[in-house]
Amino acid sequence: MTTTSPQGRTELLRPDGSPVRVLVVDDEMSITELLSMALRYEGWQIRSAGDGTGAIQTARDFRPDAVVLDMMLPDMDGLTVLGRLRRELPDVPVLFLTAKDAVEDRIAGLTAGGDDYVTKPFSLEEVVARLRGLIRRSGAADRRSDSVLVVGDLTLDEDSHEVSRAGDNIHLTATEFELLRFLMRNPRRVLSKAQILDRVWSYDFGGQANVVELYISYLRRKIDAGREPMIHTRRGAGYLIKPAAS
Amino acid sequence: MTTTSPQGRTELLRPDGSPVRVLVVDDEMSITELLSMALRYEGWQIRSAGDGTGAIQTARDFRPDAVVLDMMLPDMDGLTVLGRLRRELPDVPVLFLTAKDAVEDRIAGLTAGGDDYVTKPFSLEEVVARLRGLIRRSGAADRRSDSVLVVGDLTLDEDSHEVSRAGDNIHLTATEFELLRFLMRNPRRVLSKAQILDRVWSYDFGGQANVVELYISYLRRKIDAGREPMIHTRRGAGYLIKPAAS
DNA sequence: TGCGTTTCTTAGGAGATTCACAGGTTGCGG
DNA sequence: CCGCAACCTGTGAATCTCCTAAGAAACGCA
Repeated sequence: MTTTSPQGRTELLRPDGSPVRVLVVDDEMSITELLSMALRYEGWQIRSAGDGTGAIQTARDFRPDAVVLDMMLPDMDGLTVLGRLRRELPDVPVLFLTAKDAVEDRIAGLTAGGDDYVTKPFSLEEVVARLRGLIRRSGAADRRSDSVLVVGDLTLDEDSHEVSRAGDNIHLTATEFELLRFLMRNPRRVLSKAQILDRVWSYDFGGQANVVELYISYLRRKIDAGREPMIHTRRGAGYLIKPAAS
Repeated sequence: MTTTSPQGRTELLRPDGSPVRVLVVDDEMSITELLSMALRYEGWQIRSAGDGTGAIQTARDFRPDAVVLDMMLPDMDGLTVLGRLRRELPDVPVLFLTAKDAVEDRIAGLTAGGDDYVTKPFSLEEVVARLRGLIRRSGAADRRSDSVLVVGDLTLDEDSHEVSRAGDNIHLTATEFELLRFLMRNPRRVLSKAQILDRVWSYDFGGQANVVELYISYLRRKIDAGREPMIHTRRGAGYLIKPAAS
């Protein structure tokens, strides 16, 4: 089931109308904090754990609809945690967090069962999107909730990563795609450069804030080129996207 | 829930009808005083603390709906305070106060969870607006409260920063926008130049008092031009806005 | 490894915004 | 009707914000 808040944000809900429950497992407090904040903001109910033992225990009585699991935990191997989790919650989808250089194929094998993973350092947009996808496909939330964002004649498919405006297919790079997704998930709302940076770029990004301007410029070239503009600048405030009509 | 006071001000209330509670944390007494006064004027219940320890304690039994938190506290790091606050009050939104130059490094990730920040020196109007936004989106106040101010045929949307009169879109600069918001939040009420200066300009503004006249003039040109005027001068007292009809 | 793609930094410039200054206008008390 | 105080607004300069070109660095893939 989905519901639309007064602000226009679409929220995932379970079939019985209660909020989706997510368990976050990571030993770095700053990461669990960051993730908890971001996921709570999605309207989900969050519980976190700092090690494998805690994860199993929490899973037992929290009964989450999805788990975010760091593969590098202090007390036990990621695969062990996964196995025990599976014994508690056979069908719960898991989003793995792995270091960039971690063994790719081992993870790849794990995700065959419908799970997914992101590499550290991640962007919150990416984690949230992957998680939404997992929950949607697991059937914990209503199946009808679909993965296509639409603003005016602009369309973005979160599953296929296809973007089109007025029927024309548009190729976007990964970063452009995430930026556009963030904008489109908040149509008609001014988003500050800080918000965009926090959400779309990795949490360890230390660069210049004008990458946002740069990518907005790229997006405009691709989706607004020669058309009625949909991306607007609010000088001193941020950017927003809205249908070209109004 | 929102309710309209006899003066015509719209107040944010919690679902049970009690006033919104805000905790202000800053080590400079002058700042907490300034903020407390301004926020009480909004009809909110305010408690303040001068350091991290006090903040945690106060949060524990005051149970605020939002927190204003200076990132520079004498006894502990801002992020530490945040972490402990979150343990007490997992869902409470936080408005961070930061120095202008600290924005780049320290702010990373702060807005990710729906929190927000303003840089010192701030304008009260900005703090109040951000706080209202946070509270509105957190769901502590009734969701029906929306972000659109209406006075007569004049409309101001705090989310999209759009302003229109009788259907015509009007472009305002950041300062013009804040001034108009302040006027529209206090319709039919005379606001003195001093009040306006205190609210809309940063607390350290050292310029000439006639910037207010200047900006009122700008606003008139944009929203009253060729129409029934809505902005009126009360000689020797201040300015007020009201529907053109009456 | 090598090549095309993507990401990000730097830097210059265009234009918008803010504000001071100053001269003009209006309203009001005497 | 005068004069003063309060208010209005044109002008222009300093500043700030944003846009984008160009190129370096990192990445991904064959």
